[in-house]
Amino acid sequence: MRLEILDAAWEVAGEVGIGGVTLGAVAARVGMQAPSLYTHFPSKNAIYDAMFGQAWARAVAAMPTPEELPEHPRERLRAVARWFFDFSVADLARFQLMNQRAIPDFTPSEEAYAPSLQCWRALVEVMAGIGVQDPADVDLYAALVGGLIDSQLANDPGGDRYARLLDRAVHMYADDVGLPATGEERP
Amino acid sequence: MRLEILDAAWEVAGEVGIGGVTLGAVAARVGMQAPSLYTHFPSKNAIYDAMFGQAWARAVAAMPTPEELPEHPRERLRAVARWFFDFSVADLARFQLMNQRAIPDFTPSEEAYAPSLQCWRALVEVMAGIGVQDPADVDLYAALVGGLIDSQLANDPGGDRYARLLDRAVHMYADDVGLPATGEERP
DNA sequence: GTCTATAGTTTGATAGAC
DNA sequence: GTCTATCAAACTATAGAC
Repeated sequence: MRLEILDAAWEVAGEVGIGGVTLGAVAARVGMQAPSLYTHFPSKNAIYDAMFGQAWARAVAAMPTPEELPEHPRERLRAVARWFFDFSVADLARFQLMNQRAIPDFTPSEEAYAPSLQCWRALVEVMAGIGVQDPADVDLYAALVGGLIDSQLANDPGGDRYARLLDRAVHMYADDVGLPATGEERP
Repeated sequence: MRLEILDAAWEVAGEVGIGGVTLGAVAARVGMQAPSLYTHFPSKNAIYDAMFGQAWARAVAAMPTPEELPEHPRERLRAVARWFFDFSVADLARFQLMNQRAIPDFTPSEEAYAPSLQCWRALVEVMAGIGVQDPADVDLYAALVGGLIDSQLANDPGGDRYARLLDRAVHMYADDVGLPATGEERP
């Protein structure tokens, strides 16, 4: 039942924006009255909290495993970037909840924040596996991909103006951190 | 009087977030009652619209002129990036209004949008002046800088975790588009 | 668990006196 | 131009019947 409510909440968020979600709209979508939601969630922010945790948990679940990723460092990097780009661009409301401070007075609980950290650690691990150890390098990579996602959502929603730049951005980054070019062996 | 109201609105936005601005809070700050604001603005969204235009107009006004920028292409690029980074990071609420879809049901009017276009055209001109002509190159540059700004505001507000990466990011980009190196090599 | 009823608040906006 | 008074609506949340 909690899951049905959350599904409804995502649908509402997709239509009116993450900040436009109201208990009435969510309840109506599951065939309830608004107060009935309080049987399942103690507050509206608790719903946001569950959504936040769910979003990052889904990211973790959908993230390609090391075995699924290409062997070559650049291809590996590119696959991770492409996956996160597609995942993020697929749902603006979700992206805003996950990565922007869209809801005033909402701070994710430690429990909901856990999968977010898990996702970050998985990224750090992948990058360490191809020789990118410096935390600053990981930060730059994440900011680069995040910037493309942001631009895509804000300036060309539904298009591919920035999606087309992703592969090139990854190569630019790979050159900078000194990853071997495709076809070359690792140093 | 309109300007005083807008100043107050920026103050409120700085404290409660751009989405948390209420007419009551704005009015109180200028020593008015909420309905009195309707003498100066026809609606709340009209205030947002004026703020949007004001924010971009200030960006245009604060943007360094071509004469103020360094001669060398890389330094020129770096100066522009640093300027926009500092300008954006200085005010989260302003950045959210300018660059994110933070207010549902708000779309900037054509008039308010004009200085935004002006700012973009100025960037295009600067980049054309150093030989970066391809629109895709400009998009990548803007997304790169924007990603660092976003990350700074979202993940390390008040810090410099991503500000420290800016110069390096510019060099990475400059290498990619083939700008000549400065006399001094980066580490 | 879900409902009705309702409290209590906040909000954007309007009308009309001064 | 500013005020008071007020509207109409929306919202979160609680209480208590069934």
